Amino acid sequence: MAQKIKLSTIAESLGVSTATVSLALRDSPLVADTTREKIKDQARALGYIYNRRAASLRTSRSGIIGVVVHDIMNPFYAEILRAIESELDRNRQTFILSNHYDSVEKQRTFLETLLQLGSDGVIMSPAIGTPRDDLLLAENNGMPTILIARSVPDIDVPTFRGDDAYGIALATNHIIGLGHRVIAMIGGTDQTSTGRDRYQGYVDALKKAGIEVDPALRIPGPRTKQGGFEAAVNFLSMPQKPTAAVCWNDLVAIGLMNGIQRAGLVPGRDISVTGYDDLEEASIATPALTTVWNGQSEVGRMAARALLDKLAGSNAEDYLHLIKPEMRIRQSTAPLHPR
Amino acid sequence: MAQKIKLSTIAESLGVSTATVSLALRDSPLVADTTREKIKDQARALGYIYNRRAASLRTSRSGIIGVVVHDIMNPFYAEILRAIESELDRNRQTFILSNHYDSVEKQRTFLETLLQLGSDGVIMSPAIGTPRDDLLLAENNGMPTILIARSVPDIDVPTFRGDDAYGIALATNHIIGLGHRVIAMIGGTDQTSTGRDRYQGYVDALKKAGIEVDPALRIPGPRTKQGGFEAAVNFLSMPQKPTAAVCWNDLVAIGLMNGIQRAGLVPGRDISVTGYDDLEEASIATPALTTVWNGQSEVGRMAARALLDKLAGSNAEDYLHLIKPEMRIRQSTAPLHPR
DNA sequence: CTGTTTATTTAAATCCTTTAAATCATGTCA
DNA sequence: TGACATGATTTAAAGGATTTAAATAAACAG
Repeated sequence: MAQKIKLSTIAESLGVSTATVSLALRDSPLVADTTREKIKDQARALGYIYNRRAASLRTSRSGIIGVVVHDIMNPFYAEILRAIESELDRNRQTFILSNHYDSVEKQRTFLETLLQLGSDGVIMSPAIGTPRDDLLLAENNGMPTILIARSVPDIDVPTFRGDDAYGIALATNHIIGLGHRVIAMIGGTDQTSTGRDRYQGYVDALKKAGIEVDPALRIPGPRTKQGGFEAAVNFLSMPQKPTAAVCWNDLVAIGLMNGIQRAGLVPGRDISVTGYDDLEEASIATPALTTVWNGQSEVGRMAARALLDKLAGSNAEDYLHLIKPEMRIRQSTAPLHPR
Repeated sequence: MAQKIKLSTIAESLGVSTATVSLALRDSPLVADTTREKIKDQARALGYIYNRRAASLRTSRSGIIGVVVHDIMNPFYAEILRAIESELDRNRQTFILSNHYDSVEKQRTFLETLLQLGSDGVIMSPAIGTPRDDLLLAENNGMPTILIARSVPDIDVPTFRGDDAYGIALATNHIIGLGHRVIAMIGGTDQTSTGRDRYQGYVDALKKAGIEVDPALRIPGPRTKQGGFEAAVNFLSMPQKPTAAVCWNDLVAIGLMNGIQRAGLVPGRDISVTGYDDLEEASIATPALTTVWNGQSEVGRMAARALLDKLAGSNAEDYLHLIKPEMRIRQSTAPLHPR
C-alpha cells in the first residue's frame, strides 16, 4: 500500500494550497471552476480518501448518529431501525447501533462511546430503569436525544411511539365484540410506560364493556416467541377457562399459538388470539394473526426526521408524539362458541 | 452546557502538563502513582470526556470495526452479529453495522464511509456480485478484512462459514434414510458460493443413494418465510408429487410449512421438511423443525477473534475456515408413508 | 558533598482538515 | 493613471490528544 494521500499531497502535486483543495472538493464557490475541476480530477486519480476524523475534529460535526434499542434481533425494533436507516442514509449520516438488553450499564457505556466519538445525536429506546441522569447524559453534553418506543414521564425529550392504551383497547374491543368474556392478557412487563399503558387499555376496555377484571388473567412474561410458547401451558390450565388471549405483541402471540397447537387445540377456532405490532410475519403465521399495527415504520421515520431537523437548527415545541395504531383483522380470532 | 473539558483544562487546574495528564489517564508507568490518582480524580470531578477523534487522528487507531451483512433483520445474521458483538465488546471495540441488501453500490458506499472514519477493520458477508476490487478495497487501504457466511473463490482473505455441501448432505441423507425418493429443494439462489455448494451437496447425496436427479424439483426463490410460503403452492402442484422438501434455510422451511398447513396438509406427517441453520425459532415452530445447525455463533465469534488477532499483529496462514454443521432431528420429518 | 543513576515531568512536533483573515491579481471607472 | 472593487488564492491559526527526546528532580553510592 502506497503512503497516505492527503489534501497536501494533492495540493503539492498541483502547486496550490491545501485550503484551495479543501474548498474545491467541497464545491465552494470561492474557487474558480477550472481549478476545481483540476483538483477533483487529481483527487480521483490519486485515490484520495477524505479523512473524517480530521475534519470532524475541526468542525465538531461527525456525521455519526447513535441508535440504541433493547434488541436489534427483535423484529419490532428491526422494523423501526430499517425506517431510521433509510431516512439517515438519505441524509448521508452514518449510524452506529447497539443493543442494551435492558442493562443500564451497557446503555451508559454505549452513550459514553458516542460522546467520545463526537456523535451528532442519539435515538434511543431507553432501558428499563434508566436513571434520569443517563437519559440526559447525551443532551447535557450537546448531543441531541430522541426517544422511541418507550417514554419517560416528565422529561423534555422528544418521544415517538404508538398510542398503547388506545391500541390495546382496539384489540380488546374486537375480542369482546366477538362475544368473548374471559380474556387473558399474556406477556410483557409492567415496568415500562408501555407495559402500564397496555395493561390499562385492556382493563379500561373490559370495564367499559361491564366485564369484571380478574388480575389472575394477567400472565406477564418475556416478550418473545419463547415466552408466548411457555405461557401456553399456564394459560390452558387456568381454572377460569379463558376463551381468548390479548397478547403483548406478535411474537408472544405466535409463540402462544404454537403452544396451543401443541396441545391439540386450534387457535382461531378454539381460542382467539390477538397480537400487537403487525410484524411482517403476522400475516403469514398460521392462522394469520389478528393484530394491531403499531406504526413501527412511522416511529422510525419520524424520529430520524426529528433528529435531523433538530441538528439543522429547528426547535420543535412538542415532546410526545403518539402514532395512532390500526386494527388488522385476520384469522386468529373468531366468534365465541362453547368449548 | 459548560465549556468543553479537555486534557489541558485538567492540566492547568492541577498545574501539570498535558503530557502528564495524557499519560496518567492511560495508566502509563512513566507517571508517579500519586500524580496519577490526583489526575484521575480531577478528570472525574470535571466530567472529562475523552475525545477519540483527536486521539485517533494522532494514533491512526479508531477503535471502530465495520460489519456489513445482507440484512440484520434476518435472524441468521442476527445470531452471527450477536456473537460478534459480544466478542468485540469484550475488547472495547465499537462496531458499526450496515445492511447491503445485496446491492453492490450500497456496500461500496459503506466501505468508503468506513475508510473515511478510519475504521480499524471490516467483517463482511459480501453482496452477490461484489467485484474483486471492492472486496479488496478495504484491505488495500490498510483496513484488514474478514469474510463471513459467504466465500469468494481464489482470494486471500480469511473466511469463516459453515460447510454447506456437508451440511445439506446431512439433511438430504436423513430424508433419504426415512424412505423418501422424490425430494424437492426449495428456496435460495445459485448465484453465491453458498448456493452452489448447497445444491451440489443435495445432488451428490441423491446420486450416492442411486436416486435420479430431476432439475425440475429445484425451486429457487427468496430466502425468507414469505418466499417459502409462496413456494408452497408451486411445490404442492408438482406433477412428480414430492414427499419431502429440503429447504434452503429455516425461514424458508417455516414459511413452507405454513403454506402446507394452509393447504390442509400436515407437515411432518404428509410432507417431510428440513430447514437449515437451526435458528432459535426452529425448535418452537409447529411441528418442531428438523434442521442442520450452521454454526452461526461460532462463525461470529471466530471471525471477530481473527480480526482482533490480526489487528494485534498476528498473521494466520489459513484462509478458509469451515465450521462443521450438525444434524438436529425434530418433528417435521417422518418415515415415508403413501399419500 | 559530588557525581551518577533513576524516576518524573515537560516542550514541541505531529496527525489532517477547516476557516477567518490576508494577500495577490485583474479589471473598472473617474 | 490612480483608487477601488471584485474575484481567486494563500496564510496561519485552530481543533485535542499522543509521543519522543530532552529537561528536571530525586535518590543513592562512595
